[in-house]
Amino acid sequence: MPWPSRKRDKGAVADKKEPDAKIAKTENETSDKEEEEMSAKPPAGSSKSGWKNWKKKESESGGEESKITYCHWLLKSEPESRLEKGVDVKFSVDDLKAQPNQTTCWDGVRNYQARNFLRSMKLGQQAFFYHSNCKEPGIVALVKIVKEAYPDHTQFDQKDPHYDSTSRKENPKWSMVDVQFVRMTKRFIPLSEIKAHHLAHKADGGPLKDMMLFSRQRLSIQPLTQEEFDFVLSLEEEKPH
DNA sequence: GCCAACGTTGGC
DNA sequence: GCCAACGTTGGC
Repeated sequence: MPWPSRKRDKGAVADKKEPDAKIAKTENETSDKEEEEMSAKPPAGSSKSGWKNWKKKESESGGEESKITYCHWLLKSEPESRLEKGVDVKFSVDDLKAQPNQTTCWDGVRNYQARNFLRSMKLGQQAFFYHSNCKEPGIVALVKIVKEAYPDHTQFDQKDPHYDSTSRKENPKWSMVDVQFVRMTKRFIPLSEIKAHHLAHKADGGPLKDMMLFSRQRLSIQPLTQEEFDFVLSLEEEKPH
């Protein structure tokens, strides 16, 4: 599994907590500045300016480069049991479907870049549910964001494998969103197949040429452009390879 | 601020 | 289970 250590317990209370979420938002706004720096590590092998441009692209809207607007996501989760500090972090799509409302909070993200993506997610946006660290890695389902970023309570829980002793209640470092199951993809879309398209597209300029699954392989929360999302989704109509 | 050591992710 | 590809930490 990724960082998201799905909790089998609570099924996330979508909505209801409006005040909390608001407070979190304003707090995050200010805390963002300081933490942004440490999170802003250039990808290995890329220049500083390249990274700056990338960051710029993300915040701007309008202009040449801003076709890079992300409105879809890929969320990794581990469908097979694995112990992290004595706690099983397994969370498969079946586990998601078994939650009340088929909804869960996406807690346990402890990576700044992933966190920043979490915080930019908007209500109603769709995401791929991806099985990682397992026999058959790949996309199994569609989910949607049903609650925007709010503080991840597991950072304050000493018994949680993702407890963070450096985080303050007044200024939480880590956020989570709530996601709800939408549907299974019409078929399993294996990583191997997505990768094959990615390689082909690098040569011919197709839609998956820059897909983050391959350029930032370890990121558990990844954005997709509309084009990337549409192309990957179109694969479910094809025959398996 | 550089960079080596270390830790983690995750495909294979 | 191996190990490549990173992200983080800490010495200097």
